[in-house]
Amino acid sequence: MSDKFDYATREENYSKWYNDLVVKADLAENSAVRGCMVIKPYGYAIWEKMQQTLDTMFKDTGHVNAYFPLFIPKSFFSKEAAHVEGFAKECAVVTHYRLRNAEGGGIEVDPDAKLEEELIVRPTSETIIWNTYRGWVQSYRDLPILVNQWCNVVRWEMRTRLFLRTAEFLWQEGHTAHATSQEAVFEAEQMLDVYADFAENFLAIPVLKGIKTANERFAGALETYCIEAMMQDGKALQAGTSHFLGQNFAKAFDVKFTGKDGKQDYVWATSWGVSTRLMGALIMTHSDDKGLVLPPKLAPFQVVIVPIYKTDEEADRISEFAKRLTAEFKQAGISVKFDNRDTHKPGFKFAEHEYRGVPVRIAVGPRDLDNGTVEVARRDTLTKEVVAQGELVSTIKGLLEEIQSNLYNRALKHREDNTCKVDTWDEFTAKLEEGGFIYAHWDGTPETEQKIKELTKATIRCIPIGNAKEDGKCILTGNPSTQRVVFARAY
RNA sequence: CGGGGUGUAGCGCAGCCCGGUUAACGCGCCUGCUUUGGGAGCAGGAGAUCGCAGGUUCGAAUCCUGCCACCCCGACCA
Repeated sequence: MSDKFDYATREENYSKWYNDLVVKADLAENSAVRGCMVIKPYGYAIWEKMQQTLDTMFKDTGHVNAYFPLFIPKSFFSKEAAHVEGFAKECAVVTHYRLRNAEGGGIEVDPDAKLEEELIVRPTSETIIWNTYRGWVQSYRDLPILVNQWCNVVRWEMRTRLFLRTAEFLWQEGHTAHATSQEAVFEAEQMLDVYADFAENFLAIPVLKGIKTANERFAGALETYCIEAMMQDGKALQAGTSHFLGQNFAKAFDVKFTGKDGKQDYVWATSWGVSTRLMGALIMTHSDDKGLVLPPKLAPFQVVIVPIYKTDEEADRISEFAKRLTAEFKQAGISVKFDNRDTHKPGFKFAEHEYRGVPVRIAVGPRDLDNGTVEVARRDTLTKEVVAQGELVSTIKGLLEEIQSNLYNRALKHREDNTCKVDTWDEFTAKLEEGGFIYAHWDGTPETEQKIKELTKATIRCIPIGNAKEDGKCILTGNPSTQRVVFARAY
C-alpha cells in the first residue's frame, strides 16, 4: 500500500505490507486477547463466501454437518500417542469452573472450583469425535460416516499473524469413518481434489497437490495429503490438508464394526480441513501495493457503483439510474453495491473500494447521463474504460469472468517463473534466497530432511501427486534418490 | 522460554539524556461555509489519570526501584 499514506509496499517490506493491508482493507484486526484476532464484517463476508462454496462442495460429495464440543477431556488426548505429542505444546487448558470476589476488589479463580479432570480447548477434534463414533458404529451398515464440522479451534502459538497464524482460528474439519482402507484413502484423496478445485476455481490460487513426508505429517496420520500454494514473495503456504488416519484413532478409542463376513475390525478414518488461513493465501496471492485484490467469485460484492454529482437534482437522476442498473445486475447474477453515501466524496470512495479489492467499479456522473455511458474500472489491472449503458450487463459479466481467470493465470505464471530444478547443494542454497519452489533430489530419510531444514530453513513442501520417477543423487548426502521433491521456505 | 525493544489523545509519534507549572505535531473525529470525474480547502472545536505501584524532590512524562503489557528476532506451528 503506497500513495500518500504511510503504508509499506511489497518491495519495501512484504510482511508489513501484509499486516497493513489486512487492517486497511478492513478484514481483521488484533484484539485485546493476545494472538486472537477480530474478523471484521468485510473480512468475515469473504470467509462466509468461502464457507458457502465449500459447504456446497462437501454436501455434493455426500457429507453432512454436525457439531462436537469445544472442550475435550484431558484423558482423551493421551489415547493416541503421536497425536498428543503433536499438540501437547500448544494446548489451552481449562482447570476451574468458577470465579469469586477477591479480597481488595476484582475477581479471582476460586481454588475450590477445580475440575476433577482438566478440559482441553480443542486444537482439533479427532479425539472427541472418535470417542463419539464408538457409540455410532456397530455394523458395516453404520458406515461410512461422512461428517464435517465448522468451528473454531485454539492452538497456543508463540508468534501469531493475522489470518496466517492465530491462537484461535475458524475452520472446518471433516471426520469420516469407513469399512475399508481403500475407501478411506479414496475419501482423503477425493477431499484433496475438492480443496484443489476450490482453491483454483474460486480463490484463483494455483496449488500443488502432493503428499507430506513423515516429518511433516499430521500427528496421528499414516498419510497427509496437502495443497501447497506459492505466495508473491516466493514462500510456500500450506492451504489445506487431508489425512488418511488408518485405524489409529479407531484403535485408540476402540471403534469396531462387524463386517458382512461376521468378523470384527477397526474402522478406517480420514480427517481434512481448511481454515481462515485461506484468507492469508488469498491476500498474498493476488493483492498489490494499492491494497486487496479479490477474485470476483469471492468478493462480497463484485461491482460498486459510485455516483458523481454536484446538485441534488443530479444525485436524484443518478440514483434512479443506479437503482435500475442494480436490478439488472441482480437479474444477471452479479452482486452489486450502490455506494450512495453522501458523507464521502467520489475520490475517497474510489480509493476505498480499491484497497478493499472490489473487482469492478462503475462511476456515473452527469456527463455519463448525457452521453449514455458509464466509466468502468477493473481492480486487477487498474485500467478504466468508457462503456455504453446499453451493453453494460453483458460487458460486466464478461469482465468478471476475465478478471477471475486473469488472476488465476497471473498467479500460475508467477509460480512457474519461480519454480526450478537444482542438482547441487550450492545451487540449492542460492535458489532458496530467491524464493520459490525448488525441485531437488532427496535421499528419502527424515534425518536428511531435518538437516536441510536446520541448515536452510527450507522444508519439503510435498511430494507431488503423479510425480515423475527419476534417478538422481540427494543434494545434501549424495545418496541415491528416485524422485525430486519440492523444497521451499514456508509460512 | 532465550535475546532485543517499546509503553504519552482513536491511530502514528515529539518531549525524557540535562526535572520547572498551557505536554508539541500529523492523521482521524465534531461544527460551519465553500467543494464533489482519484484520498477536498478554510475557520473554529473536542479529545491525555504521560502503562501501573512505590520512592527521591519545593516540583516528576522526565531521575530511582518494582511490577504489568505489548512488539520484534529465535525454537514450535495450519
